[in-house]
Amino acid sequence: MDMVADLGANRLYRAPGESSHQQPQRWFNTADITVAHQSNLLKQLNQQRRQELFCDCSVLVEGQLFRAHRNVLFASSGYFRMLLSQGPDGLSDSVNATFDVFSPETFTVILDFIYSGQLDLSSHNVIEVMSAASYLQMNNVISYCKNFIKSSLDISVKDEDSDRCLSLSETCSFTSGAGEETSEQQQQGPCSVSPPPALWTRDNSRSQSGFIGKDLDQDTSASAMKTNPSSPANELNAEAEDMQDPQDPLYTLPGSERRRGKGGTKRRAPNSTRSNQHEDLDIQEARAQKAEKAEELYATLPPIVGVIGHFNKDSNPIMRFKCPFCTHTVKRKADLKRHLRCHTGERPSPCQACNKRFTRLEHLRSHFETIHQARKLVCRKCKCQVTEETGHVVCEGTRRYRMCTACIQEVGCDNIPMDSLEGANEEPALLLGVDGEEEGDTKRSWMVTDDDDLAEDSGADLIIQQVDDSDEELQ
DNA sequence: CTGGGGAGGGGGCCC
DNA sequence: GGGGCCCCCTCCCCA
Repeated sequence: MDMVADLGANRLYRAPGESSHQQPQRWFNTADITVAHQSNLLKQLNQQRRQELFCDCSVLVEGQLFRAHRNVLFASSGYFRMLLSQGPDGLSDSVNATFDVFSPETFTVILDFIYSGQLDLSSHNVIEVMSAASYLQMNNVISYCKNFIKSSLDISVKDEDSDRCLSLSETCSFTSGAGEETSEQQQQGPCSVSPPPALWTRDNSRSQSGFIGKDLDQDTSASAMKTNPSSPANELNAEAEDMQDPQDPLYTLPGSERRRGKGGTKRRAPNSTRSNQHEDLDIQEARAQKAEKAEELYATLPPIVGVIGHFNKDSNPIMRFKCPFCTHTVKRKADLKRHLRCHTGERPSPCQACNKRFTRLEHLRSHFETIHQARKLVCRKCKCQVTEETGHVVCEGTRRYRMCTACIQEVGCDNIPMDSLEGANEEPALLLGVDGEEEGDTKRSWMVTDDDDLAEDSGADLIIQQVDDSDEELQ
């Protein structure tokens, strides 16, 4: 039987005028036929998997056994590719893998995708599927999950409450799906995490499940997130950065402020026109909706965020909480919640002096004390220690810092508006009225502060406070 | 181009 | 669980 010519319904056609007796034979290989062939091949492989025919690989996910073909896994997942190529010689041996970082249901979705090109995503499983795909280094799945999340968060798109099933047959067929990742991509991401070798065993010797330990935690997640620009987390950040409203400080993502440069952020004048007020309302509305969507995202976090970490002295497993967006694990749920902000872009702590938002209250406090309160008792110019007697607070827009008397005289007293040092602790909320001041201005705009106003508002507590955005929007 | 310093962000951990 | 502190890292600006 001619295996090439006869593949079920997908036949290759001879060129016109060529009989079967003519040699050599030429075959028409149209795109349609190619696609049909690939589709059929995938179908055949899937059928073989379901019938456990020629399966040479066992994957154990939380106790549930999955049988698959090594070559298919190799072609579909960077994780499997790395491990299968890492392993010692002995291709005849059966290969086992054990996972405890995602559920059997999630792996079912992944495996079905590998063998069918159908990614069964829903709002309930997308996070965990993406997390698993990140772990398994399946760029295409991560990409689809991101798009799914993005579309779910996109306020311009009408809500699609019903779960969606992405048909990806055209993009994740055997050729594009498996071969989608170039060798370069494999090296660069999306997940630079090296698979824990201890996880893999051969000859049915099952590995320990406690592989998400300190090493993985610290060595991979942090470094991968911070140094690999194409790591899943960074991709997500980049994605979210695209999603964010440039005028929406709530969703300003980590580092984006700095990437724009100090003078890159133009604040809108507080004396906005009526149209600006409409814009403000729109922005607030959009922000509220985004916050709502973020809440929904939080709500859809998979329940399985607790994973077994390393073992303590008594060989008892220590639970850790895994970030659904990256490989980072933390000891406490609260820390995970804090960590998640770097993925969601949520910045619940705004500075009322400069409108800058921060992920944490302590960062806001630090910023406020440094930038707006001149708490540092050092001269900005000569860095010497200053006291209330030897220095003054200098105001530059909403910024305040201290200068020693000598430096002030050197610069020129007339050019610098000064506060008394007592005024340094005053409430700078009134400085919100400063129009268009930019921190990065090369041309300094020295602002004369009104001591009377300073005296009216006192107490930094009015500034440093956690603001509930939902309440803010209602105002 | 390079090094220092400031500002901001994130993780670990204690209270 | 939240707040806060400490530490480290990265980015950016500037001399």
